[in-house]
Amino acid sequence: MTTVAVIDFETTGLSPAMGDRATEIAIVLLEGDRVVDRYQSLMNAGVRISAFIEAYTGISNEMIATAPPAAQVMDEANRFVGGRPMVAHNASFDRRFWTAELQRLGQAAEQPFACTLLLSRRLWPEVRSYRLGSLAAYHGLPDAGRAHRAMADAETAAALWCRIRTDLHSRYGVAQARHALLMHLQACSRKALPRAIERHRAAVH
DNA sequence: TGCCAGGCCCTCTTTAGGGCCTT
Repeated sequence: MTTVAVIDFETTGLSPAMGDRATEIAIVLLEGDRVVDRYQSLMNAGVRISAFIEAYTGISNEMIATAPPAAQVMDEANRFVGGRPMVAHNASFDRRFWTAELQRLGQAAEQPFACTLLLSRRLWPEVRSYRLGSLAAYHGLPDAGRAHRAMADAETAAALWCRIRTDLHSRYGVAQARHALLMHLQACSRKALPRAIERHRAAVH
């Protein structure tokens, strides 16, 4: 059974290209629908956290001051994930920070990413908002704790990923659902528009 | 102190613009 690594970053802003850095990382390893391991850490990248971000995430400069260095945390996180496929909500965001933080260590980010936001848009077009919290409420997912902290959001994204797999399995069968998700992973890793589900629908109908 | 981006996707589209989503 394929194990995936569901990741969530808290950061100082939206763009590593503009100097933003990660402040917290959480990774949940999923084997099927079962959580088999977790990794979580604050990290000190030597940058200040704005008042807006502190209010948004609850992560303060005092918390970061005593956190381990970002390089150490990212090295541990990369070892923890290994070569497993990764999953995130709005994966383009987390993939940018994953790549940028690892590049600072001279490490390549070679894992493919799947995106629960893009898959949710495909699967449930009737949903009004595709924010992680809105999708969690829509599906009645368990409360994972304070939103916008890395582990809570990673746990929620993991539950959403399980819901996506279950929905795909019930609609298309296990084998074809697995094929659709594989195509989605390949498309995301190429930065291309993932239309796995439409392609799958077109192939079925 | 205040500001910043990138990708998907819809539509009043494709020679473009704007909303959504992530922090």
